[in-house]
Amino acid sequence: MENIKEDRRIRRTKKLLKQALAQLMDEKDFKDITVKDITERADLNRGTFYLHYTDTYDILNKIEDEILKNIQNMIDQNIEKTNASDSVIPALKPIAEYIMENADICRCLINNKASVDFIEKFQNLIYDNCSDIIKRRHNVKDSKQNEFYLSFITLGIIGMVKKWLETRPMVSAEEIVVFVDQIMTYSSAALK
Amino acid sequence: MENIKEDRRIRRTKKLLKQALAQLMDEKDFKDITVKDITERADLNRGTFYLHYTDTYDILNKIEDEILKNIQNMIDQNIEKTNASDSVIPALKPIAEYIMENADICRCLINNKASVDFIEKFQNLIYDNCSDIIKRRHNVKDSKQNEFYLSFITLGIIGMVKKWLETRPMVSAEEIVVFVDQIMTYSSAALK
DNA sequence: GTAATAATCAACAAAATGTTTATTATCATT
DNA sequence: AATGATAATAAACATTTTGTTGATTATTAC
Repeated sequence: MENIKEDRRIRRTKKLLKQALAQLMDEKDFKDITVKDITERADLNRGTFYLHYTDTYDILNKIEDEILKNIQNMIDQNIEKTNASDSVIPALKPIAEYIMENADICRCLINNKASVDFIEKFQNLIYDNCSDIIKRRHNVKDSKQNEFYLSFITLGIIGMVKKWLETRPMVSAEEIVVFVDQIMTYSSAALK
Repeated sequence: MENIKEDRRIRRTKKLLKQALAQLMDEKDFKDITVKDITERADLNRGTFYLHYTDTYDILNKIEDEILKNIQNMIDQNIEKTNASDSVIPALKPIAEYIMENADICRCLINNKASVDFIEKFQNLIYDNCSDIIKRRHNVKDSKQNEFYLSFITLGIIGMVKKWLETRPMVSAEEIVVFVDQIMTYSSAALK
């Protein structure tokens, strides 16, 4: 899958560039961030950026994908637990915990005015991991209704996560997951 | 509020620029669209663009705001009807109809990878117009739960609208609104 | 018909983009 | 420690985009 191990210099450079971008995104709109901004902040040559990324949107996407890959791994590690249970809580809890641990960068990405990509990818991740459970729980007749329901639920959850990331001090992962489960359970009654 | 009436030349220019942008957004990512692209497509001088907008993000925002202003007007015109009823259907139906009529541009804005602004603004609009009704229907105790619930619902609705805009042929406005109402009604039980 | 002003054209400086070449620094490996 | 591979640098470059300017033409409202 991935190259046995990247050269230490490459790891260092990519890390510095990503850190620099994350910093800058806290300071201004993504659209106003240039390659020069990033490399200056990272204290690297501008040309070095182009050795690893094509443009600012490319590095942003890589950051997003990394976060989502980590979340997917969390889920995969708990897949047995999830299948054993009939609740979505075991599936959602590790995600919530990971988001809690990486709240700063997640808040940054979810609020980022540059791209709906992250939200869309996140929604797809939730869909891919929850739709089976939901479908199993409610043997839905009308597939059209089911599709709308899943779109509603999956983006709705992101709405909650977004609100959650704004709470100070942050509501616990446990608490938010229980509430997500509640709201999913009740709203699914609309399918009957 | 607005200047009695804009010069006909200005109206024409703005319209051409907006049309050109809408066309281009169907063809490529917003981030790759330049001022030159827009003015060339509109067959106008590049300098003319800067007489009306500061940059590509500015004109995009203006288009978004116009759509949302129209939706808000639809709602305001039916405010009495909405207050009389205790359902959200009268509030949502004119919105759904307007979206249906302007499906192309709405699909463009809601899927636009350049900006989460539209979705955020749209969510706020739904919130502003529905939160009172929801709060009235369910006298919620825990305000924290209530906030999460509203974030869930308002973005969830947008998820459905997004899915709805992808249906071919498009599901009727009537149908989608009834389903939104259903799902809102049932999911609100999670607040009890 | 006239005064006001929008749009055009051409030119411009400044900034950002993306690429290239030669050079230096660091790496993994033995 | 020495070595071959390669990442990062520095400097330069053409190209594109950005905003702005001033003079001119065309259209508008009245």
